[in-house]
Amino acid sequence: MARTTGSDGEKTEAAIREAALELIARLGFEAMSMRQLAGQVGVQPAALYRYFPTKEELLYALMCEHMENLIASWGEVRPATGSEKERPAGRLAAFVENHIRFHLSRRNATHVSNLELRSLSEERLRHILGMRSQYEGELRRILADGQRDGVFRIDDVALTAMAIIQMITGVIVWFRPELRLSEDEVAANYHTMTMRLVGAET
Amino acid sequence: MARTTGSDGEKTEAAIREAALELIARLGFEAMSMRQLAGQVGVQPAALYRYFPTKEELLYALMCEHMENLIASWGEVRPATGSEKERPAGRLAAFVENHIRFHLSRRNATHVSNLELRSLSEERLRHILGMRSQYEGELRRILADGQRDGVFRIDDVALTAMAIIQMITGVIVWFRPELRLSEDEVAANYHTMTMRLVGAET
DNA sequence: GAATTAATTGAACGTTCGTTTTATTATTGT
DNA sequence: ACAATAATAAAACGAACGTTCAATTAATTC
Repeated sequence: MARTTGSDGEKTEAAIREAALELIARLGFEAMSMRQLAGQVGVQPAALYRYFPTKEELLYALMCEHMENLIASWGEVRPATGSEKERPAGRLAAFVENHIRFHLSRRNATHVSNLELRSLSEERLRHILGMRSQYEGELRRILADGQRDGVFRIDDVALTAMAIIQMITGVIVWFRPELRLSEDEVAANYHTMTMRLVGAET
Repeated sequence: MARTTGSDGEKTEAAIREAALELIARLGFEAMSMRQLAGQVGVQPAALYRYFPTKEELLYALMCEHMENLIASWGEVRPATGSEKERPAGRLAAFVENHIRFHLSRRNATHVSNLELRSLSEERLRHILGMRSQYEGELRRILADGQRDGVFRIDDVALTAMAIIQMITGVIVWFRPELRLSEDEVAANYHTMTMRLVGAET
């Protein structure tokens, strides 16, 4: 056999990406074999190499897409200049809410992007970390502005930013959709904790 | 050649454990080969199997030791009943400080225990998660007591416990000894943030 | 409808993996 | 000194790995 009826490059690539996210999130990148991945997609191993030249490039592509989506997501909800919500407290609230919703809706991709950085070559790692730093810079800016305006009580902006990022990203470690708390409740709860953490008046 | 001069089982096992922690933390468990590990220890691959029957049992042993150490460490610093520090705020302070110092002094083991759970069999995973849950239960208890006494303002004890754990464990992700902040400063900073997070009066 | 291109199969390549087996030497106990 | 045991080396096992290559068929273009 060779080309199969109804086969379509775009659909196949999307199927590979989705299956890879699921398998890497569950088994880990090194533990997932290209044969397993092909099996999940319903294709022969060799077919994968039409879309991604190496296993590592596949991982890199997944991470790039995730980070680009994350940055774009924040770009869309970031409060407009001049709006009431432009002040630090409003921006921080928007940042936390977007972060939690984004990550809860992409658990697999988040696990991959957070846990498999070790499998990237030095150059690709730098690129991903650069995007991550850009995203975290948005939070640092918010914290610094709030500190300057006297609405936040923060000892160390960089340290606080890392603490908040760790805290709000950690939601995907324990949150299960079938649990007692809804996504809305979780987001509200993290928002409250974040505001207290930075000493904002409620 | 066979047995080498000065060879000693206890020393060899300790060397294997230490080298394994370093390699797994850097490369990941699946990416580390037994040959690499043997090379790092300065021994032939077959010698490893005198101490650990399989690669997975080695990982399991490392994780068990780490979790047991963590629980024992808290057991030693936990404020005695009847002391001034027995009240929730004092206990929480002790918990956070111990947690941060413990993890900063065992970065490799912490990375292994947090990132490689996927490589454990179901039964062993259950055991490790049981110990982790026991440890986290100590924090939940502190939070619940503080909530009951009205000294903490907490919406959801379980969620808050997870948020705090994620936040204070996350320190090992970014902290580097050569950075501008000392271990003491970092611990103090996290303590302040935690107290604000739970709405404790300062 | 023929030529071209896109998508995939099936088989294979060389390498590396975790692990086992057997032999050999150092150390310990008597 | 000699037996018993502990610690290791050396070599090998089959299996699985990422990847490549040639062949084959479906879809598209002209």
